[in-house]
Amino acid sequence: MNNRNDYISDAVIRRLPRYYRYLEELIDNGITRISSGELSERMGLTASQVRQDFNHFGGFGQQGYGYNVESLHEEIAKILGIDKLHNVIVIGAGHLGQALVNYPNFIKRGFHIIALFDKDPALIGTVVNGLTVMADSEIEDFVKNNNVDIGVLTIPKSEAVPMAKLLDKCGIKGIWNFASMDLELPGSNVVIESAHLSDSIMRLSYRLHNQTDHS
Amino acid sequence: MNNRNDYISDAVIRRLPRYYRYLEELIDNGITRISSGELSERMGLTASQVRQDFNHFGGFGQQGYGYNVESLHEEIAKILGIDKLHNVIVIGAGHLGQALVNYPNFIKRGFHIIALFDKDPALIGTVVNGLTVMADSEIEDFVKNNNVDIGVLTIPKSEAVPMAKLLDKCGIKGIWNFASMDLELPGSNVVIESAHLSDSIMRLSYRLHNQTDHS
DNA sequence: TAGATTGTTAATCGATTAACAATC
DNA sequence: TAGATTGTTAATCGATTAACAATC
Repeated sequence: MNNRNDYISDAVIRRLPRYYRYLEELIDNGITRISSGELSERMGLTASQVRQDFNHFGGFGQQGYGYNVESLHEEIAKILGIDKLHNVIVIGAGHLGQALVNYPNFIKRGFHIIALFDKDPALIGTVVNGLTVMADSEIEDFVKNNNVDIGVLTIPKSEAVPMAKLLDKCGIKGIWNFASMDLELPGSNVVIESAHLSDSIMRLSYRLHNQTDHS
Repeated sequence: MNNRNDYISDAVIRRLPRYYRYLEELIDNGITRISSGELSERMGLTASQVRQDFNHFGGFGQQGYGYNVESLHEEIAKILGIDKLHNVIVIGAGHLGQALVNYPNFIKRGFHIIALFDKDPALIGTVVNGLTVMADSEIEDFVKNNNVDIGVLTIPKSEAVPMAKLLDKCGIKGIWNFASMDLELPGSNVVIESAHLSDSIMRLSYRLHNQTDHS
C-alpha cells in the first residue's frame, strides 16, 4: 500500500490513527491547510517526525505551502484502510459486547457490525441495538456466507483460543481481541489486534505511583 | 519507586503489564521458577531484553537459578502499584460505563468502582451492578469526600475537557479516558491514560490492508 | 565443584532529530 | 521573485541485542 515499499515500523503505525484524529479536528474547525510545524506542535511531535512519517507513504505536501488538510485526511484514511467498509461480527454479547454494538464511532468509521453471537441461551434471541443475538453454533455458517472481515472477541480468556481457531478456519481476516491475553494463531494469516483494557489501567496505576512531575 | 532512580522508557512501561500477565499464567500452571530465556521465548522477546527490563527495577533473579515466579509476580505488582487498592469512579453511565462497572477483572486487580455518575435524568437513580447512578452535580462533593484515586471518562468527546478540569480541581489523581481525543490538562499533575478503542481498530484495519505475510 | 543463568557493560541497530537543498 | 516549507540525507540519540564476568 505504501508507495516506496519499505518497512513501516510499529511506531509509525501507532501514530497513524492519531494523525487521522487531529486532521479530523482541523476539518471540524474549518482549517484547510497546515504545516508540519504547526501540526507537530499540536500533537507534541517534531516537524521532522511528521514529515518523515508522511514520506513513508509518498509525501502529500507541497513546498512553501504545507499540507492540504482534507486531502491529507483522505490519504491517511486510505493508508489505514478505513475508506473501505468492513463487515464485523461480535462474539460475546455480555456488557462489553453490547457496548461495542452500541458504539456509534465504529459505524462512522465504516465498521459495520452485522451479527452478534453468544453461547448463553438466556441471551440468544434477545435484541441489542437492532441485532438479534445468535447462537455460537451459527458462527461457522455465518462467517462462511457473509464475507465477514473482522471478528471481535468479547468473551472470557478461556474461550478465546478455540474461538480464534474456529474463526481462522472459517476464513475470517482479522480478530479484535478483548480477552486479557495475547492471542496467537501460529501459521495463520489472520491479523490479530488486542485491546488490552487492563494493561491500560495498569499503566495508569504505574504512572500514579511513579510520578514524574510535569508541573 | 525504581531502585536505581534512572529514567524508565515508555517501551519498558508498556511491557510491564505483559510480564504481569505472563507470570500470572505461569502461576496458574504451577510453574515456580523461570529463566529469562524461557520467559522471553513465551513472550516473543529476547532474554537480554527481559533481564534489562527487570534490572531497571533492581534485579529479581538469582544466578544459575533464574527467577522465582511468585516473587517476581509480586515485585511487578508493586512496581505497577496494583498491590494497593484504588478507589475509582466512572463518569458516564452509558453502555461502555456500565460494561466497565460490570467488568470483574478490575475488582480483581484492586480497582474498586465506588460510584457511577451521569447527567441524564433517565439514568440517574437506576442501579448498575449494585451501584446507584448519581447525578453529575454530585461529583465535586463526592470526589472531595471519598479519597477517589481514578476517574474513568466514558462520556462524549465534547464533554471530556470540562469534566477533566472539574476532576483536576477536586484533587483526583488519575483519569482513564475513553473519549476519542487526547486529553491534556496543562499545568496539572493529574495522570491521564487514554484507552483509544478506535485507534486500536484502525491499526487492525491498517494491518488487514497492508499485510506483511507471516505464513 | 561444574553448570546454569543472572547482572551488566559494550556493540549494534533503528528511530528520531537536525540540516539543508529543492521547489512551490 | 522572495519566502515558506517540503522531501530527503546525514547526524544523533536511545533502545535492543550480544557478550561475558560474576556468582548461585
